[in-house]
Amino acid sequence: MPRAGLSPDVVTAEAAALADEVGLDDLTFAALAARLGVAVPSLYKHVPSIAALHRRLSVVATRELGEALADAAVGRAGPDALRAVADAYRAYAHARPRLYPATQRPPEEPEHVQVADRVVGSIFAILRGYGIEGEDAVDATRMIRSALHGFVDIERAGGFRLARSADASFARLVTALDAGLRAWPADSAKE
Amino acid sequence: MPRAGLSPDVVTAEAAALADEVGLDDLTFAALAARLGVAVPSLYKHVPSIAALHRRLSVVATRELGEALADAAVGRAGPDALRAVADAYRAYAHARPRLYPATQRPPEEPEHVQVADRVVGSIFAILRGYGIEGEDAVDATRMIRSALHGFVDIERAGGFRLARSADASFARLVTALDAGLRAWPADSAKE
DNA sequence: GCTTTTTGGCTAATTGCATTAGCTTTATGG
DNA sequence: CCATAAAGCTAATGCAATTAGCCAAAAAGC
Repeated sequence: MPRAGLSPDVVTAEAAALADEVGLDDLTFAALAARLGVAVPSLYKHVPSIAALHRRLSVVATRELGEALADAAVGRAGPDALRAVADAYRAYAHARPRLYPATQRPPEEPEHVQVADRVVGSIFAILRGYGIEGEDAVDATRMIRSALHGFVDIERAGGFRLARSADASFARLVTALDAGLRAWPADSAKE
Repeated sequence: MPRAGLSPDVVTAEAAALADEVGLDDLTFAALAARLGVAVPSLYKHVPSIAALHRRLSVVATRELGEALADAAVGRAGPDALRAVADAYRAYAHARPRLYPATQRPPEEPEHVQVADRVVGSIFAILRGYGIEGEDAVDATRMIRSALHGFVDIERAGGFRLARSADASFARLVTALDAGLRAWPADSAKE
């Protein structure tokens, strides 16, 4: 029986492609094995369980998102960077809508932590252009992440049901984020 | 064999309670039947499939969220309403963190559309206090929904990893939303 | 190059879940 | 009270995830 040339990365990449078609919920070892041309139990030589596969997919998706954001931020600062990063965030969710949810799994092992930090880091870096730092920067980063994730998640799920361009709404959201960051109180609120 | 007194609503309520314990992904007919004291196939007399059960759970969760928001908005307007509704939104997600994701399923049948519209309506109503209407109101509603959903979704999933109070971050986010709504351009941007 | 070890295929088997078919009993309606 | 409908049940089916163990291919060592 000649080797099929599989490896954890090969299996994961094919799983990601399959997830793009059927979604993370309907990703099965049976379908994956069929695509790779091996028997189902053979997959366990490369990935210890379906749960482990999902964890690997989260690392892959989060890395891709992080790279997209980092690329978008290159050579940009302040409002320009905000818009570019926001657009890149949404573009990624559009490119892989069924894989995108995997970016939301909390990281556990070092590699996942690293790629997740890169995503947050790209957003955090925008704030330098707004002069926001310290705890304010944490709050502001969380706000940006919330707005971006919230928007693409609802959009991706078909939650925007009114006849109003989502592109337009997104542009307005980014504009409002920009305004909010410009107007961020200079003194840390001690609420 | 005396009747167990089940009905679609009874089954759904028990499923919601079970989902609160194990999450939507690990909700099984086997576990549900055990809790209700019947055999698994008996559940099919009341709910046609596990998928249908998930749809019902979405209606339940969305209704609950809608009621919480409507209650919070009573007797309030403008910034006060915004803060109250935002707090109610997050409180609901905290009360039923494992059921909350069910609120994000796009509605299909009339009842689900109705309860989903109620959620959106409570947010939409806040905007009257800010003098925002028409397409601007759609954009603004989407922004608020994105920020609230995004925040609680990331929080719920453990995505806020830095040692900074999520309560504080949320308060800042609501403050920024308020500022963004106050500063909403009076003229519809034709971007 | 040959031998040994490791790795990666496979089949068979197990467990659990979702669902269907059909029988029996309970509750409801006339 | 009788007939009908509804709601229980068991048995069966198909599928998914996983384990055990065998065999062959590839890698490692001499």
